[in-house]
Amino acid sequence: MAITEPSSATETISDSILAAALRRFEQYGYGKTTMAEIAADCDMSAANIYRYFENKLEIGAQLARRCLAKECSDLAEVIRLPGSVAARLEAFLLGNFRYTYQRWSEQPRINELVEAIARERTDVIQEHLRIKQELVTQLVEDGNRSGEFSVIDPKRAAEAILVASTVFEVPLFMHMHSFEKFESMARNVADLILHGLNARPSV
Amino acid sequence: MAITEPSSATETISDSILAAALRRFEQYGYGKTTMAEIAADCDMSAANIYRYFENKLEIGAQLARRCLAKECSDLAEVIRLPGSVAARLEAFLLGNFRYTYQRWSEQPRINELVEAIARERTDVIQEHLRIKQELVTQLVEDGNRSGEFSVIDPKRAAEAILVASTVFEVPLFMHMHSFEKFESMARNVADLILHGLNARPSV
DNA sequence: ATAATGAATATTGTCTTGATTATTCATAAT
DNA sequence: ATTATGAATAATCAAGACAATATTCATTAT
Repeated sequence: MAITEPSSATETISDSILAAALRRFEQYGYGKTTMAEIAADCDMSAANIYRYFENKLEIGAQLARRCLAKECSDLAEVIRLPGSVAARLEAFLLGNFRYTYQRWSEQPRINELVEAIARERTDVIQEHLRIKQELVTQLVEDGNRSGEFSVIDPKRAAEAILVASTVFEVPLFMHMHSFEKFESMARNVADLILHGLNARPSV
Repeated sequence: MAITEPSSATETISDSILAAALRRFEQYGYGKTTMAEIAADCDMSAANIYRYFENKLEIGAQLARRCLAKECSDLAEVIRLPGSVAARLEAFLLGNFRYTYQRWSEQPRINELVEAIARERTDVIQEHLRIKQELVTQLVEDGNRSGEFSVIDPKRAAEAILVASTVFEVPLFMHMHSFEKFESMARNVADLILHGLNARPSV
């Protein structure tokens, strides 16, 4: 019994498979949903899915990619908001953390999916980090242009910033502190990154 | 058949149990060694061990504590070496990483032990982090005194520094990069922490 | 040709059961 | 009293059997 609406002319079959898979993954989790169920939701046989996707993991990977891409585009908006570059970098770090925390606490199924993919499809995560790093690089270059920063090697700095943000990006750590504690830590790390240890009170 | 030397007058029974356990854990791993084996190495019954330790996990916890304490005391030496405070902070961060990497790559059994304890005895790790944070706090205060730094809240800064060092402290991440790559990342993070984004060439 | 399927095969997960091991305790040795 | 033990119990682990599921493929439908 199909759950999907009759596919509109523009919706490709791959898309309807992805949509069905996402609904299942969200509700029952990646591990618990079967190819047969996804297929049934699309009124097709399980075998037919393999004409559109290499395997189940690939379906998961594509959905995880979408999810992570959404995060990146949201963060890209955040860093375009008005304000000093410093403020935007802090907003980026906070936003980055909030995404991790909320996915962990409010979307456990999606989080499970992303973690499963992270384990078996390193490339997806690496690509995601690469894009984040590009965002930070741009931000640092902005800061150089505006005179707020004077960073010699923005790419290297961006990499270091992301490395220093690891706790805020890995769901595994989310159980260690409360949301508020993490937020405060993220603010402190942002401050450290911005001013280094030569900081004066930023008022 | 006892493996231990006849215990010297000063060696307490608890110590000989810990020593025997350590030998076993190093060679066969925490999971694979049995209380009976440890007991046999000490010429006693398994039951008797429980007169000295609450359970197997507690033995593991005490050994892990020793191991982590050694790390901290080594790091404490590192930050007492001659040189600028900045250089000593970088040395701390590099040493901190090297400890993690080497335990992971060269002492897999010990690493297994520490990870098992980390999972079930959070307190041991938290205490370890607390001590590390004290070390960093002292270093930052040194920097304030010498005029190299001007940090308003050294404790907060030290916490942020450790948070930013998470990748270098968690064995889980060690497979992601080569030793050299990690070292270079640690140097960059140290640089970021020291100078912030307002850095001028440090030469 | 292209799309799709049912049946066959391979992989993975679950459950059961016996065995190993951790832990306790009543008792003995010092 | 203190130290230690063997035997009893409880918890955990590992091997195997079985079932569920992923994946392939020969064949059919369009």
